[in-house]
Amino acid sequence: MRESDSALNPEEYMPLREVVFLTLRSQILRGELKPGERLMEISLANRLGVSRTPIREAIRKLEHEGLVVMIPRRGAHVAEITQQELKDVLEIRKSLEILAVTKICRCITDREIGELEKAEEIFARQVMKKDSDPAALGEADEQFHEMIYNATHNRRMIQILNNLREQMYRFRMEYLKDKEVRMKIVEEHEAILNAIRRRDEQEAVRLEQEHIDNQYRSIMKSLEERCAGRTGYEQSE
Amino acid sequence: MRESDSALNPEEYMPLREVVFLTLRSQILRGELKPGERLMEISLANRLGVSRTPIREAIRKLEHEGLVVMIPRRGAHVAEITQQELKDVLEIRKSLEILAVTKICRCITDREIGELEKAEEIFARQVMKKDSDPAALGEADEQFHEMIYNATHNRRMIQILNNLREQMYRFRMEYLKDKEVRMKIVEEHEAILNAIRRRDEQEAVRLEQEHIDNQYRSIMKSLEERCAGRTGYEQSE
DNA sequence: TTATAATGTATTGTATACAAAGTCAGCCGG
DNA sequence: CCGGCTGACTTTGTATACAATACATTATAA
Repeated sequence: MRESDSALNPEEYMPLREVVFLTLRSQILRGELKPGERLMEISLANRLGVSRTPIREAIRKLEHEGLVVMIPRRGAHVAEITQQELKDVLEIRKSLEILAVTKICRCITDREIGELEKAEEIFARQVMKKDSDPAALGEADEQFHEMIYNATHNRRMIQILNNLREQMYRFRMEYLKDKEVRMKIVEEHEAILNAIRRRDEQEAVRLEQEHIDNQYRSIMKSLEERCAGRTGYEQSE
Repeated sequence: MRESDSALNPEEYMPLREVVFLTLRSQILRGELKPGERLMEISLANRLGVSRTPIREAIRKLEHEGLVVMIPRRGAHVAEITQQELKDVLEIRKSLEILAVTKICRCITDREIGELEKAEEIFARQVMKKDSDPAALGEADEQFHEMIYNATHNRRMIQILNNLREQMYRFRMEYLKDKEVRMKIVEEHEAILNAIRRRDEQEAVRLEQEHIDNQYRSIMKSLEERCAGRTGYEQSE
């Protein structure tokens, strides 16, 4: 049964709960499991070929990530996300990313700048590709930001920021489709990178702020478009 | 077996995992379970009179809270916390509490200010009491800050800030013993409250910043005192 | 005496069984 | 025709059994 796992871990040991967790998480973020959809233990267990135990433990983790909501004795369902919550998340992210960028300008090493440049380059190349997979694009974007987070050397900040970004992955696919948006992101990344390279705190902060504000607008726009067709994200419960 | 639970929930239903989670969490924060101590499922299950299943699920939650560290196939142990991590946590808290205070100055209602005053008064009275229980004192302090968080109406921020504060509860008991420190905290709370009342953003932010910086110093002082006697918090793993 | 191998025990990882509660459809009475 | 009740079915909550791994101890050989 260990052999039939969706090929995820080539070498090292990973508990089933972790595999299940990553699988479900990915499915939620990719929209394969839709907001509000019920997560039933037995059917998940059958589908993934494991018993209920690892499923339950994975759900506990998803619950804490905020991707799943539990109602006692009534089971788990994929968390809905309201516009207000999105706004809340971005408000916090703005504050923390500013902190990160400020910190980085003071203490980033040349080696780390090199890595950042590399990540940015990969992202830019992905954008330029004609028919780039939105998932790959998203991952490249993720990499760039993760590099910034890592350079702070504040593990908890890294963890919190990753979690906050994660909340938005479900929408990223949508607005990353727009060619103009993607180009703009590349520009912004480069500008931020430049400011960091020059250790220009003020400018880096300003740009980062703008970057988040733009992201907010992009998401809201794509949300409105989606809502125009069909509602489903505007009420919390 | 449900009846023998450490009387926690008088009325509403709560899954065992939640009871176990709260119990263990409290024991970690109070220092009854010491950093580095192993958490063995069977002995915990026996001690709390439940089976391993709810214990395991509670541990998953503690793991995500950062109070417990898991090593696959080798079990869970209470998280150590290094000086660096404490610094990291406070760095984030400073940034977010500043955001909270700023936000509050703009949108707090008179009613909420009233509640904040009440919470502050309760805390001040606790401090003045001759032999006040440090736990009660800590809780009153917690209440005051939670009021501030709540006034932001940003649920995720409330959750994150509570979690970050939680990380420090293990040390709070120590430094709250010092009468001078406690008096100073009351003063600072009142000053912050006043600034908020006047909607003076700049001043409120400045005071909040100072409040956190002082907290940092207090904790570091009490940590150094502790380390002078016996080491145990300075290495990460 | 020391290093290494073997073996037994303790502990976690996973699966399954049983209990309790919730949901829903169909039936009966008003 | 509508509303409440009953009972089967679903689903979660909890306990336990079994498997696999890691750790410690002891014995054996160099």
